Amino acid sequence: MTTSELAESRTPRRREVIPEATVARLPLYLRALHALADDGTQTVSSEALAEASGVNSAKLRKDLSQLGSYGTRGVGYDVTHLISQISRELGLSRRCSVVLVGVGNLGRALAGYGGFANRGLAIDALLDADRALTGEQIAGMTVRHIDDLAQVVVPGSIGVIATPASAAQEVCDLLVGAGVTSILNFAPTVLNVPADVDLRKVDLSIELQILSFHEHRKSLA
Amino acid sequence: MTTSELAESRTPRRREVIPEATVARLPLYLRALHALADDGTQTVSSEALAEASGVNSAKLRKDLSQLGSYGTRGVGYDVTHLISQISRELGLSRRCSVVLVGVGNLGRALAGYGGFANRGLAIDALLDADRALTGEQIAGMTVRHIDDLAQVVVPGSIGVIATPASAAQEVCDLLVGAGVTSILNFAPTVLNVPADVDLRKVDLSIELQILSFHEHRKSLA
DNA sequence: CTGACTTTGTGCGCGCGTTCACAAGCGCGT
DNA sequence: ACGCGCTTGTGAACGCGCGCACAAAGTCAG
Repeated sequence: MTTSELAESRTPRRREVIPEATVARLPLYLRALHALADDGTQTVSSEALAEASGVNSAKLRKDLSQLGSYGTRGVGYDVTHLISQISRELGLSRRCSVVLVGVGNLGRALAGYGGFANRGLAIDALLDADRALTGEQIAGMTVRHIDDLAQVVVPGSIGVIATPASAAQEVCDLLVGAGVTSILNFAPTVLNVPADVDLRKVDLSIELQILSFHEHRKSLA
Repeated sequence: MTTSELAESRTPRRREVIPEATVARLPLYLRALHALADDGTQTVSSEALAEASGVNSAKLRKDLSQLGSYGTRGVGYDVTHLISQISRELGLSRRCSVVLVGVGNLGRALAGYGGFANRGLAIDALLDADRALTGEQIAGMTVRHIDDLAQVVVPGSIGVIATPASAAQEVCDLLVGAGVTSILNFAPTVLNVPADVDLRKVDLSIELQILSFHEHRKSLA
């Protein structure tokens, strides 16, 4: 028996690879669980948690089984234990550094986004190319100039781009150059990154256009 | 031959139902096409447009074939024609009303989001529950009190919720009560709406948590 | 201790979406 | 007029994800 098989048997049924669709829902469950914990709830059934998260209960159970955290049949899931399981899986237990570039309206909104994620993920540094903003205090942090990028990036940092579209690629290249391998892009542009960099995007206008499509469809029905 | 069959034959091969995945990509194509049009480009191949949109070229062709807009083989797609085709399909030709509720940092960012969508979708009204904000000018619009909701909503309006989570459900109910059937929610909460209301959500923190997961995975590889 | 009830974990079938690979079609040069 | 090369449009196969429905497993009352 090899060491990897030993490790496997120590954490039974823990999947080595978690489906992307499941990962995308874990934060939803986490938020609902935090709300339950604040209310003093001890245990929760898959049905109730699914309701609070807005998903199907079978899907929820399958998701949770993926990460090996067991509930107890006939009872449900232990809220506190489940929170720590999901947090650990998402890498939220060990606080990771988040660097935000671009302190416009959107950047300020992100900086002040109440603890950003539920307890565990918070922005550590604010950067902007405009020297007029350098030194300004926002949400308890001091804005630094983009030239200081290398000083605030540590291995494992996540970069967030909230600049105008015209500056996004340049900022992206700077982040990659500084060693950032996970980037969240809010600028409405397609960014080019090396294959080993994880790039996700949030586009504020695309969702609105999708709604426009459905509204349009309704009107001509 | 019925009238519907006549209409069918007039617009050949136009699909009556467009896959959701395709709809979600149309805004991407539209943005890339606008950029091309601004550069004076007349025609574009599926390969080039796919590159600019960050998708697979086969997928792009299948998407465009869904809405029946033909390119010409050996040449490519006419940029201007394709823009009008996609715009029409998304319902962007007939300007539709967008009502934004919640004028915090995020609301301001959305209000000022440079024409919001590429030419066609813009916010028409700003509302907030805080009377201290009533009358304030933001991005050329005057903030009105939430009580005026019924006066700014017209049939086909899209509602955007950018309030704190605690107020989101209440605002949502108000929108639904005023006749809004398409809602975009930026508040980190699960909202309950009637079945005939289209609800989409954008969660600024979930994407970050997903990145955190991948970063975490890299570190223990 | 036993039996009934509750809730988890999952096998299975289905449908959607993605991608490859190629046939059909169009323009252009000769 | 004609063939050559380029690009579109799509048939088919594959894989993923969803949700039903049920068996396994644990709790609690008596």
